Order: sequence, then C-alpha cells, then structure tokens
Amino acid sequence: MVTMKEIAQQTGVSVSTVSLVMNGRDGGRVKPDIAAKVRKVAQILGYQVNPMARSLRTNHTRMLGFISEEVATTPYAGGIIKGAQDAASRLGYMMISVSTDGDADEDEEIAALKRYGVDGFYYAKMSNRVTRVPRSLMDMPLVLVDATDPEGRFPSIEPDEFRIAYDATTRLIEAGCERIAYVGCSENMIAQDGRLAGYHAALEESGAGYSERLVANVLNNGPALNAVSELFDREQPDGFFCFNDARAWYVYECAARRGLTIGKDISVVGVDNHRVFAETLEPQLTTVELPHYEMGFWATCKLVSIIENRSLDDLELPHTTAPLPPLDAPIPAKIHCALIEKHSVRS
Amino acid sequence: MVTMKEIAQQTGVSVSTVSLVMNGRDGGRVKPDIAAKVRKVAQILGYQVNPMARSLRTNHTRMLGFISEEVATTPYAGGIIKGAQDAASRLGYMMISVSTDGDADEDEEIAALKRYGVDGFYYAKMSNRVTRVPRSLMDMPLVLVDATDPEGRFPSIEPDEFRIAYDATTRLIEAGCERIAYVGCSENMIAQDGRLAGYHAALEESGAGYSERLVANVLNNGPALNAVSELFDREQPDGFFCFNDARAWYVYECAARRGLTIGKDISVVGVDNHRVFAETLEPQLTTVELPHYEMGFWATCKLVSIIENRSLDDLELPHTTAPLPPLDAPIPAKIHCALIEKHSVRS
DNA sequence: ATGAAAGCGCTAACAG
DNA sequence: CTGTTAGCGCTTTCAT
Repeated sequence: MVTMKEIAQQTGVSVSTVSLVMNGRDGGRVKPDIAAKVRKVAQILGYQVNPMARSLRTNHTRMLGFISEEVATTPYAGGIIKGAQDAASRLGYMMISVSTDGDADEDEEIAALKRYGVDGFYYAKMSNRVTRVPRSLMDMPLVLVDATDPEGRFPSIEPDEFRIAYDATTRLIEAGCERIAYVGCSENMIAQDGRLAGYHAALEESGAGYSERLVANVLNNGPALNAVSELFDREQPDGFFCFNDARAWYVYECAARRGLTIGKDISVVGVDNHRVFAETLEPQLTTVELPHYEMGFWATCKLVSIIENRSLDDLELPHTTAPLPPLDAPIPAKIHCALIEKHSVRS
Repeated sequence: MVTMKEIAQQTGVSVSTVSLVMNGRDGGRVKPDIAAKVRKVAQILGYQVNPMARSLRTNHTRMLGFISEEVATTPYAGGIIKGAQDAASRLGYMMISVSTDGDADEDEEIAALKRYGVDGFYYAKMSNRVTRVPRSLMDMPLVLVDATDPEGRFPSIEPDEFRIAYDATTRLIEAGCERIAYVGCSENMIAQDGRLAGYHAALEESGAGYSERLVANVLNNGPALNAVSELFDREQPDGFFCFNDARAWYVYECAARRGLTIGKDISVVGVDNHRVFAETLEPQLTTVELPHYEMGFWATCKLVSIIENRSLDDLELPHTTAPLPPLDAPIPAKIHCALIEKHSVRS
C-alpha cells in the first residue's frame, strides 16, 4: 500500500503538500509545476487513499449503511441494492447493507454501522409500507426507500404507483380492450391504493368509465382463484390489470380452464414481482416491471446530496427517465416509472 | 463517541492499561481490581471500540468483502447473503457485499474493498459453476461460494447436489411411486450432473432401476413444455423429480391439461428456486429448498477461520444440520442439505 | 508557497 | 503490574 509519505520522499516535498495536492486543495497554494510532479509520482506509484486513516481525522468514511428487512426472502431487494450500490460506487462511496430480522437486532446492526462510522443511512422496506423510523437513525442523514414515514419528516424514494397503474391500464385501453378488470390486493398496502386510483383515472379519462363490478381485490390461494373465476364468468372482461404476477397467475389459470388464450382472446398486464412467467412460458402477458434499480440509484443520490450538503443536480449523474415502450407490443416490456421524492426536512 | 482516553482519565489509569483490559489482554498483566474498575467505567460510559482507529495499527478491520455477480436478478442471493451476514455479525465482523456486472468493474470493486481494508473475500456465483478466480483475490483469505475452482486451490462451499437429488427421489420412492421421471436441465451445470447422479443412485439402490427413457433434460418455454408433454404420454410417470420450479411448472401444466391432480394422481418434488407456487396455489407439490442460508453461514465461518488462523470448531457456532422432515408428508417441506467443504490450500 | 508539528483513537514495545 | 513513548496514514493549523 503506497502512502503519502512515500510520494513525499520520491518527490522531495512534505506530506502536507502531497495531501494538499491529492485532495485538489492546491490552487494558489502549491506551485503548479510541483503539484504536477506530485500527481505524476502518485500516478506512477499507484497511490490510493487510505479511507480509514483519513476518516480518523475527518470523521467521515464515505461509507453508507443500508438497513432493510426481508432481503433474504424477497427478490425485489436485489434490484434496489444493485441500483444503490452502483450509484454509491460512482460517487466514490461504499455501501454496507445489512438486513435485519426484527427490531431486536435492528438496533444492534445500526449501532455496529455507526461504530464503523458510516456517514448516513438508507432505511428500506420491501414494498411500500408506513414505517416507524428507529430513533437511532434520526440524528443521521437518512433516506427512506420504498417506505413511508407517517409524519413525512424524512425524504423517501417510492415507486409512483398511480402512474404504474395509469400506464398499464392505458396500455390495455389502447390495445382495444373494452371491459378492463383490476385484480388487486385486499391487504392494506400503499401500492394498492395508488394502483386502484391509477386504474380508475385511466378509465375515466378515456371515457370508458369505472365500475366497481370489474374490481376484485384478493389475497391468495384457493379463495383468490375462486374470486377471479367468479369475476371471469360474471363480467367477461377482455382485459386485466393485475396487482402482481401471483394475481396474474390466477387470471392465467382461469383463462386456461376456459380455453381462452392470453394475448389473443384476452389481454393481461401484470406488475412483475418475481419474473416467473418470463422463465416458464412463452411471453403471453405484458409485464410492468417495478423500478427497483432506479429507486436504489436515486436513494443513493439523495442520501449523498444530504451528506455533502449539495443539490441533487450537482451530483452530475444522468437523470435517466427511460421513455415508455410502444403500447401496441403484445410482448413483455419494461415500464420505467417516475419516482416520488418527498420533501426533506433535515437541515 | 467515548474514547479510551476518557475512560483512562475517569479511572485514573493510562490508555495502555485501558487498551489491555478492553482487549482482554489483562491476565497477570493488570491487577484484577483495577481491571474491573476500568471495565465498569467503560460500561457506564458506553464505550465502543473505534474499528477504524484500531485498524490503522493492526492492519485488520474485521470487514469481509462479498463479491458476487447477478445478485440483482436472482432471488437465491438473498439467502446466501443473509446467512453470511448473520454469521459475520455473530463473529463480530461486518460484511460488505458488492455485486458486479462483468469483469470490468469486478476488479475495480475488489480494489475499492481492498482500499477499505477488508480482511478477506467471499467470491460467489449464483448457482454452482466452474469459475476463474480473479488474480486480485488470490493473495487474500478467500472462500468460494456456490462456485467451483477448476484447480481446487481454494476452499468452497457448495450445495450437496447429489444428496439433494438422492433425498428427493427417495422421498418419491417411499411415497410409493413406481415410475419416477427426472425433468432436468440441458444446460451444462454442475448441479445437473450431481442431481442426475443422485436420482440415478436412489433408483438403483431401491431396486427400482434407472431408465434413460424417464429422463427429460430441457431448457425452457415451448420446447421444454413439449418435451415434458411427450414424456408424460410416452412413459406415464407417477412421480417427478424436477430440477427447479420452472421445470416443475411444466409438469404442473401438463398434469392440468390431462386432468391429473398433483399430490393425488401423481407426485412431484421440485427444487425450489423462486418460491412461486407457495404464493399462488395451495401447496400441491413438494419443494426442496436449497440450503442458501446455510451456505452463506458456513462460508463466513470458514473465511473467519482462515483469517484468524483458527480451526472451524474453535468458532463456537452451532453446527446446525437440521434433521430431515418425515418423508410421508405430501406438503412442502424444507430439506437442509449437507455442505461440501473443499480442502483449503492457503497457508 | 511550503514544511514542521500536532493529533484523530488505538496498539505495542519497552521501561520502570 | 503500569505508564511512557512511538507510530499507523492522513489532515490541518501555524510558522516560516
């Protein structure tokens, strides 16, 4: 490991000077030619800062702590974490992610991360829920991910559920469907409200109109299948927007039993949580992919902007809001969704 | 942040003494009563070591670097990472996991982790493959996870594919199946060889005998479905062992089309990769869950044992090899599998 | 414009 | 047994 001392010796200057140069703090303080020489020697020797030594003085480590639960059991997590990590890496940060089982070890893990000197925290839930933020996090730079603080004190990154549903439903409308059903979730989830509203809005706006009779909010297993089955027979829908791919599966099953082919006799758009169908059958239903990666990515940007007290735009990372794919394609396609960025109260 | 200095002042001793006590290196070196006093003051003040400051002297950080690819896209990763992290946390280590896209950023991420001073690395692939270990990892304590080094130079933790298949097939035999098919994977994967062998062995041992005609190695989508369909009609199997749940899905689909009920007319055991079925339908097929968590857990233990140059048994962690569930249960049940621990060549 | 010196929190060699 | 001293690699006054 090359140290500043070595560079100093090689160049014939003091460590202080090297430090100044390596941190870009020369500028009327170090003669340009000597600065250049330092840089060159550093280059040749392959100098890398030692973040630990630096942190001892500066009290910041460029490490970020990612706290989440359930990571082990949900496939969603990967995308968020990957996105967060990518952005961190680009911004010169290191992300340490820790998943907890319950409140018990949560505080322990947070304490451990604090000991290691992380500069800020993500607090993530897998699938948007109203969430109590741990006390121990409140005095730190903090961003919520896929979670909602009841009092709105902390910035959060959440998928735009309304737009997801609005887009998906519009897709069905433009595909020519006239009786569009919604197979939703009967659990109390934030996503459910937004999606139902988006579905509703899209229908109203198109002039097709909304009817409660076309909505089935279900849970799972047999009862869910029966409810969808009943919807099938009662309303004979020609299009379905499904809360997730488990729900899409019920539609798939009902269609199969009635000899109907998805993509031909009926159209289905499902929000993709598990990417099951893509791996098992020829693509027959259109899937809308949740913007997990983007959420993670933006969470990092927001968090770093708080830590460094800079505006988001200063970070110079591409504001990628990918364009929507054409609506007439019967094949699966990703829809990237806008992110809602709540106000940040921290000073 | 409480420092040793403060404890020293409060107690009226020197920092050295405090350091000795806090590291348990008193023992004939510090008078018991003064050691006790130090400990008490530390307790009251809520002292926590500063790992960064410590690492500056000791050159070890108690941080572990977890390198993997594909984490974002596979649900398997979570279990491994959770297991690894749990063990790390119990052993007083912090795990930093980083997932890479390709070789390009892999070396960069490794370099970053080295800068941060990690003590050792995991190198993980999602689903066992023969793997080239990056040069930059070779001079570090290293454990492969779900990956195989062609030259067997590094310790690795892999699922015992043979036993997985052997157990699953035995389960079908004991359930009374007489024509047991294997729906495998036609890609060249290590798991495939082991599973086919385990299936084979279980059949031979039971006296039922093995027939190639009952084996269908498939890829996915339509062709896979057709192949399974053909197997169905040609051999009329009454039991199926499936490489993963995508393959089990083809069997499910074929059964449904023929009016057969799984768990009644035919029996199916599938290796569970996505936990799809549990979320969609009443449990009808038996799933074997891969021991991802355990692999991660043991990987950490192995890695730490290398780093600290201790034997695995010294680590004092429970050697949990959970007992197999009863074989006559028609409901899904986890089968925990033994782990293969390859020899470690590092000195 | 540059360097010397102090110190971040901790460990370890060496005195006493 | 305990304290003094030095130093890990870096940043940051403060002299020069």
